[in-house]
Amino acid sequence: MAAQKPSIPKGTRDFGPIEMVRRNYIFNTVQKVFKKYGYLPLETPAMENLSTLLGKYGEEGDKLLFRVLNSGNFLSKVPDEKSLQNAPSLVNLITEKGLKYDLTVPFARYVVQHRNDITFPFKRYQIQPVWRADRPQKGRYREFFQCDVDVIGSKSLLSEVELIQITDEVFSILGINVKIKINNRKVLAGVAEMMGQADQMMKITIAIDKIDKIGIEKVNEELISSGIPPDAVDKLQPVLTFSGLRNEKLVLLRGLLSDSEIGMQGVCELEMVFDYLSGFDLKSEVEIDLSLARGLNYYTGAILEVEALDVNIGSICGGGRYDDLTGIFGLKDVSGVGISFGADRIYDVMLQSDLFPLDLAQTTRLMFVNFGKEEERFCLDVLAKVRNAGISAEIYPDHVKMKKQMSYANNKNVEFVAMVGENEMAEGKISLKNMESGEQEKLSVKELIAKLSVE
RNA sequence: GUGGAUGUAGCUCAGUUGGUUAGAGUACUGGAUUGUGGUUCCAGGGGUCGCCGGUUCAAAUCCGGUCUUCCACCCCA
Repeated sequence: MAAQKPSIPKGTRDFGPIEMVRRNYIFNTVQKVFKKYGYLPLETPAMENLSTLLGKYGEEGDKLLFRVLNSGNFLSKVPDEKSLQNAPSLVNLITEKGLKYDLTVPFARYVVQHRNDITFPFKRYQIQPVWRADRPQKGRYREFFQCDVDVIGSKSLLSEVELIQITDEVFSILGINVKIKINNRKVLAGVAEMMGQADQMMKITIAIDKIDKIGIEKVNEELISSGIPPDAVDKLQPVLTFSGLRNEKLVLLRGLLSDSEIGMQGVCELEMVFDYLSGFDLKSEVEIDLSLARGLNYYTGAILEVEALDVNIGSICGGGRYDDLTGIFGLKDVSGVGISFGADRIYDVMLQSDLFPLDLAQTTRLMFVNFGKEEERFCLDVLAKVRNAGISAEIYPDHVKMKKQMSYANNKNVEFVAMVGENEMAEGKISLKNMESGEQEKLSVKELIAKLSVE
């Protein structure tokens, strides 16, 4: 039988030791910050029922769900031959589970399902993989990790402010230069209302979003050709040329949206968030960006997105407020807000900008060369003492050529190599070699531990 | 889902208008060096040329299909 070529599914990746060490550095960093702000961990299953997932991410999102084929005789629910010809409806008959698409919707499901055990406001973080049947490309994978922080059960804008602080703190620890972009769905709704096109909010937002790419004129053309009346498009122009300092923007918006109740509400929210933020010393720039739309259609208030300034990879973090996500599952009037850090893109950014600390690569600090059975016994005893002193150490498991043992230590970035042969055993000492400088000295066990403990 | 590129040794890549037994660097193994790695020198193993089919006396090379990876759009982390 011919050996099959080993492979993994499209858009998925293996993470080797170096990658894992680096990924864990990211996970540990965000986790530490999340904890510091009072968030608690949560995990939900890889699979959810499709009824939980469908309809929450818009039409596009539904298409990108990975569906899990029913077990057993999955065709038993298919009524007749004819149904087999219609793929879209067939798929609903033979699948009832799907891989989770994000962490927020399963979180909302969890909150509703366990509402009696939860004290609100509920602050949780969640670091897990999610799956999307997207076509992979740069910074886009079919399996990727999100690090979510959400607070649910409070309408306070303090939560938005806290999330911005968290974001700022995480990226400043990681050393990534970012711009935090903020917008508000209510402002966008107000803009649509001001144009007299309240029901076309999404269409208008998407068009505004393209302004950097295709320019103001094309945006206008696109709007008119999609059925927005020209006079309404005229009213949009001040929004399209929107620029200036934060306060100027807010004044401008105030004037523009004065007739829209919901719009004014959005502006007030933005102002309050900035008012709170003015008391903090943030490292990152926080900017109002009206072109920020965000596709997930459950957002209702503030929306946030973080862009890396030094690497072009799309957003590395995003989120917002959702007023009624739990309502779909039967728990009304519970507002939540959260953000999601895209671990994989953060990894890519840090790799490109060379931001990972160098000492991450190090594992074993001390390796004992194996000289044979008797020496092994002697070393094992020392090894235990060294390990108990909190120093990560190992012994080469086989008595093979020294050259091989030394290259093993070299490739593994081991800091020191201990050599114990007949002479050393007789003296009760250990020859310690510094792999970087090449220096060598004879030490007692006590001196050895002392030397390695200082550094 | 739409459009464009790509695939040769574990990895990075050469390979002429189709023409002997498909190469290099690196990694690996052994030796120079039986108690010293990262430098050097020598030798060695390792390839269904992504897969299937077609054209041809002859295909890594030309044609068709298919898959993979990458890039852009869409969308997003």
